[in-house]
Amino acid sequence: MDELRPPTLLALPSYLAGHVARIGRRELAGALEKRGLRLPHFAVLAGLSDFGPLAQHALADRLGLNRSHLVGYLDELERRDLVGRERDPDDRRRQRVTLTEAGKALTGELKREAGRSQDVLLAELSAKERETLISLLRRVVVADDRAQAGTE
Amino acid sequence: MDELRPPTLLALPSYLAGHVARIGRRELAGALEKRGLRLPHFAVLAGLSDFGPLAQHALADRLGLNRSHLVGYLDELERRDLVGRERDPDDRRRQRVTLTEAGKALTGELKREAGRSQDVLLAELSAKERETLISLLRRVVVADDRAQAGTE
DNA sequence: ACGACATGATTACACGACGGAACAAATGAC
DNA sequence: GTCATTTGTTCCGTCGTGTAATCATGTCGT
Repeated sequence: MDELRPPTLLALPSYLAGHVARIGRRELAGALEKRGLRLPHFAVLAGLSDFGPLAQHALADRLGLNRSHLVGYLDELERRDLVGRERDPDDRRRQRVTLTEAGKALTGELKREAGRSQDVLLAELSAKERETLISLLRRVVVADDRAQAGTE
Repeated sequence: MDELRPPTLLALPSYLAGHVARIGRRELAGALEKRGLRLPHFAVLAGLSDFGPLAQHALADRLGLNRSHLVGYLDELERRDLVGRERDPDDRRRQRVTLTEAGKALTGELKREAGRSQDVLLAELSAKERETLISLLRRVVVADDRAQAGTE
């Protein structure tokens, strides 16, 4: 079988990782699209589900999202009653973002969809290899998070 | 140290891979920007370097690029005398794209820059772990290439 | 040889993800 | 009380990608 892609690029982890990400997102993005949502919406829901209510700036930082873009994502989620925004009485600049019951339910569904999509993505790998891959990727991300935190 | 990112997302390979890709591209994109180029330009140069002269549609397919976008990338590269376009006399619809001498020289430079950027990206991992990561990522990409080739 | 269809390159338009500037309201430091 | 900082927001630009329409060329059926 022919080597389709250029060996130079197949040797670059960033190129490979980019393609793996796109492959994995195809399915999940499809599931989200059926519900009229996109990937960052899912990230927001997942963040609120994991961390509980947060101010917008804290949520944006934890997700690596730009604060200005989070505004639009929350507008949409709030419009659908998936999240609620309440002014923090202790600091009235802050908006406390909370998952509604409907938001919790949808997040649960989407988490399951996400799990399924990753099974498809990693079908080629054994269970042990999947763990290895995830662990290596996570170490690279975490190391960079630390480095960025240090230089900022 | 606090867990910054949501565990739900840190368990998703596609999320992790996406971030790793962005981290790795930061450096390379910086090196390219100094030369007024962007990532797809590098992919084009790398493809031509690995495969030799190709028609545009073949090049686009091998790089996973949209044919219509390749046009613009080649316009820019041609303007700088990094690549040449010649009509194929056997099929005058086709444009044969070739690396010029200047293009070969720049591609060599950029490949070295790319190597360096990946060292930074994977600084956290041992040599053996890097190999493992690359090999696992590549298997996922190749498996998907085959699957896509089958369904098209 | 002719017409229908396919292929290759190009142009144009649209969208999703991202980065950053500028701003008003609210808060904090002094 | 004044000034700087924080928070959320609006706006604009860039990059990467998908898709439709167009035109020239080539291929195939008859």
